[in-house]
Amino acid sequence: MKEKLSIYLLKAAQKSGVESDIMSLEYTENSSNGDFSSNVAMVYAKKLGTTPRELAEKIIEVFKSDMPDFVIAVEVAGPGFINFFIKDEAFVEEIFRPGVQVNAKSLQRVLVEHTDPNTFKPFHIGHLMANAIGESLARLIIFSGDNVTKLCYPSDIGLHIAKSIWAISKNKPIVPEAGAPVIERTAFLGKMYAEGTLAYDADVTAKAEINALNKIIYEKSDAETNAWYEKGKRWSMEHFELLYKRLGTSFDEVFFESDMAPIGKEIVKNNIGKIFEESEGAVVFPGEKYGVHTRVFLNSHGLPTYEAKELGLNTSKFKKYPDTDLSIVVTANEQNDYFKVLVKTLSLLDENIGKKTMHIGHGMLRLSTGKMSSRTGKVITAETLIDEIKSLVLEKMKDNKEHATNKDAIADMIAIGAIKYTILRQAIGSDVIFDSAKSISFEGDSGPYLQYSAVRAQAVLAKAKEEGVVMMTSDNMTGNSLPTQVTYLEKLLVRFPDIVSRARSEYAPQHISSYLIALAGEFNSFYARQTIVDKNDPLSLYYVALTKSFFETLTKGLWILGIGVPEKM
RNA sequence: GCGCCCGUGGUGAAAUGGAUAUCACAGCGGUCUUCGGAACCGUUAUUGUAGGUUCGAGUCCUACCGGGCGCACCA
Repeated sequence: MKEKLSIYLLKAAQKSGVESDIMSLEYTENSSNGDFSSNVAMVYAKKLGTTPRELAEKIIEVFKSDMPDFVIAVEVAGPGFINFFIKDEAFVEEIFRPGVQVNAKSLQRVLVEHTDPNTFKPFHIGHLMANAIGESLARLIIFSGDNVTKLCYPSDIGLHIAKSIWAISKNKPIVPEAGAPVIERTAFLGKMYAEGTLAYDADVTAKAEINALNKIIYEKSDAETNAWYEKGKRWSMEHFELLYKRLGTSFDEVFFESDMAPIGKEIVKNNIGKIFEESEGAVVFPGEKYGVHTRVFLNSHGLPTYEAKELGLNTSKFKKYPDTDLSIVVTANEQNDYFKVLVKTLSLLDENIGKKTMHIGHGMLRLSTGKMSSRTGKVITAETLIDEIKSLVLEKMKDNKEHATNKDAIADMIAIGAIKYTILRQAIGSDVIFDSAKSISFEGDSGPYLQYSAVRAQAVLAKAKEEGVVMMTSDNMTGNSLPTQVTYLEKLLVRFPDIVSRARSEYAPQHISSYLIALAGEFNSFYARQTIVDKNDPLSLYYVALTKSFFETLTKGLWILGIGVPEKM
């Protein structure tokens, strides 16, 4: 509808002297301004030596001579807006007889890397945030029809591992039993990491030992160290898999940092004197020459830093997927400047890779009590948070008459929905301040509100089926089963594809969130004032069909956010 | 010190340079349970400061004030 109107408007504007190929056409926020509005007259009036209102009148006159049949009125308003009023039937048509999607764009290969947890370290609520955002971005792109490959880049080598293994070697008696649950084992690893970090910072002997151990790990030169390295990595990966499953996310491929290290090191070594240079025993990229920071790529022990490993990773991605059109890397925004350096080096190495690599920095999840740090052991793990909220959900489910059979799974779904929604309702670049589990809301602007709306809609549809109120379809739509006037609910439903496309192009899932909240709010109002299933009401068929359309749209939107839809709750 | 990002009701947030700045929480007042009240209806309250650009600024530019992050061998 919007697309079609836009074409007609463009034609009219061009005939009126406007030289442009794109027309801004917006949904209005206030229905008294019509259903669509354009500012084209205000933008071009000066250039054409006329006033906005005069130009608007002229465009409207041309537009009216060849007007799509779904437009009922066009008028000039305010400083020179052109407002379009759409026939009510057109919204009904659009909802129940959607036109063929005219999506001519070619399928693109998009890589999305996110979450990137560290083996030997706890998967904390910061990772939870990264995962919610990364998964949602990936789904947004999938939903728009592109071919997405989801990548994960676990950090499985580096000083943090050396610190953990060093501490383990000092604490052998408290190593968990072979049969201990994986969560217990990774908790042990996390504790060892904190202990190793503490020693590294406080004790010069320990520091020297850990640095030496780090080199041994890279070189795989000690059997006992190797064994611990493999064991710890396996525990961590098993734990991550459990979490991904619980969160409803998945990855198509995993690139390990340890595998990228030699590749990155090779690249750097081969380009010393060209891109990189030696300095104080290390190999650096002299970023200042290019307006970015100078950073170390190979440290003075000859080991590749994170920077070099990223170089290995990002070239490997393109080697594995040569047809990549866009490679997105999602990390915390504290790495924004650092990624500018990385992309610069990538461009110098291979222009194609540099051009197609895009970094998206997401905000930090920070505690009201200060920065979360796995170095000091001051972390809230993903499980702690999910379980805490889950117990609040179960508490709330207690006084619910509708008994779900699989209460536990539903509580899990609601808890995770609540967390994900809290993260995805705001711009992904800004921080989420986290007080306690109580700050995750179940009411109003929340995930459970959306889930509850979906549950309600399903209850209505079930009742309709039970009472034999047949579903209205596009074939049996007749005049007397349609309302004389549509509500804002119908108008919102029609917007969904445009909302998705905007969210996609801006990499902004929060547009989906706010749209769904508005949509669910409209549905709940409708539900409150209108008996939907009523055998004696000829309009009931229409109301039921509208409910179904709402449910389907809501389900799609929640899928993009990575939030599950329970049948009951 | 330099660079990047951010300041929106009491609180947390939204808003492709557009019209009367939207939503939720909290507060206050109502619906009284029909198809599930995790709901619905009403109400109070907001763009850090000072300039500038523009027909039009929360949004763009400049300065200031306040906050976050980054800036050589962690990832």
